[in-house]
Amino acid sequence: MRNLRNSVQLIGNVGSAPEVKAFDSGRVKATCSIATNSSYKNQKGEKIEETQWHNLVFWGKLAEVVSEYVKKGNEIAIEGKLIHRAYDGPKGEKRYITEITVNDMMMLGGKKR
Amino acid sequence: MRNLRNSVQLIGNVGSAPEVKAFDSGRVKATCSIATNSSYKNQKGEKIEETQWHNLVFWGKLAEVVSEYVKKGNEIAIEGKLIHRAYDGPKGEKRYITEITVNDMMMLGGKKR
Amino acid sequence: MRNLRNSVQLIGNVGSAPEVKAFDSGRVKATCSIATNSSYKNQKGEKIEETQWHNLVFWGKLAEVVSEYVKKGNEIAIEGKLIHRAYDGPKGEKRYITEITVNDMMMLGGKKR
Amino acid sequence: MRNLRNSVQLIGNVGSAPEVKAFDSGRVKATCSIATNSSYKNQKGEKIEETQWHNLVFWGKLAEVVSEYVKKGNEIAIEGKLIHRAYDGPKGEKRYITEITVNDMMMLGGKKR
DNA sequence: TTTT
DNA sequence: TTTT
Repeated sequence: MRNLRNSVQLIGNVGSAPEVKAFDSGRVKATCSIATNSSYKNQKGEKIEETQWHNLVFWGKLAEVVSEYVKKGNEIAIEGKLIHRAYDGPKGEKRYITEITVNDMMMLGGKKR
Repeated sequence: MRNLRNSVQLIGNVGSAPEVKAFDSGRVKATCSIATNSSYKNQKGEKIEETQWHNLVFWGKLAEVVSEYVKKGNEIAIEGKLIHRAYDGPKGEKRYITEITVNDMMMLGGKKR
Repeated sequence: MRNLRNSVQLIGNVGSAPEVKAFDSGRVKATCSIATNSSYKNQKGEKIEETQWHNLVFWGKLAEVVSEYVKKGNEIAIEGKLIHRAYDGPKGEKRYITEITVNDMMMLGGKKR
Repeated sequence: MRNLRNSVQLIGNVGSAPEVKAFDSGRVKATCSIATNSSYKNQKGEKIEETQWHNLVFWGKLAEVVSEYVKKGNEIAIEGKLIHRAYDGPKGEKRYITEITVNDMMMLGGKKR
């Protein structure tokens, strides 16, 4: 039932080469960020460009695909789950991060890319 | 084109009464948080309950509907846009928040609730 | 990759009790239709109610859940894949049907229903 | 509320040049079909390619964009509403068609296409 | 801070 | 054939 309760879809460009980490358990994790661009007109009629950066996390088979094929600048589409979590910073303070655990990924634009 | 590039759908329960703010411009903003619940079995076979809390922001007509009808505990479905933004904390430090600007909202379960 | 290429989400009311069929292979199939209602104002300013009926198909575990819990009139949310297929009518003519093969289903409105 | 009750997302390739029709009222309609491809392994382990063809309908500004930029073979992403309707065939018989009324469209793959 |  |  996960998909219906918490689902995110993004189409955007990858900000840098994915980081890949293999755990002792054999599990593989890949992370990258993706920019989604939109534009709108403000009250003065000026066109405003707005970019949002999102943190993506891929696991298992999908992480392997990402580590092999996804390059900086590629346009991709993803579907995932929105996660907010806390972790301890270097000085012991609480830090918060929002990530999308990706369930599905497509590379867009055909083989040229 | 916004919808296809950045879209979130959530179904969950409202954590507390919405906060409503009317601006001098006449624009109305409502905010609330919603919990999405899921459960999974861990490697030991134990059932783990996991709750994610999300910040929702409603504007205009939708904010008015929310302020009038949405109560603590209600189950709602929303579609919106995932936004990450920075603001200055009380000590001048940068703080970060993730919000969903809601485009569409439905109250679930009929009038009984 | 299926989910990103072809995905439908519906929220609506079940039109009649699901039909369940168990195959010799042990596989279970359940079908039902659901109505999605919307309203809009026409050019004369009259409120027009519009109902769309959709054919849903559930397989396996999900079909069992549907056959046990889903009743006529229930409000459900589904995510699935849009399928168009042809079959032979009683006079040998080609007939066409559109169905949604459901991947995920939620019953809305709590146990009260 | 339309979007949450009835929403379809497709990513696929356009099957032929869009057909465009301008009505006396000034309203513009464009239609095309789009193929979504998926593959799966059957019980014998053979890879099966499956293509679904969907009918898309665009109105107004979006129809104009489609008529100008969308060509046969282009990869596009759309979000829309699933509609089933009846019309009279040439012999007065009832015919049924399923269409997606598109709310949002993106051309994928950059300007190269 | 919700709900089942 | 549903629901509000």
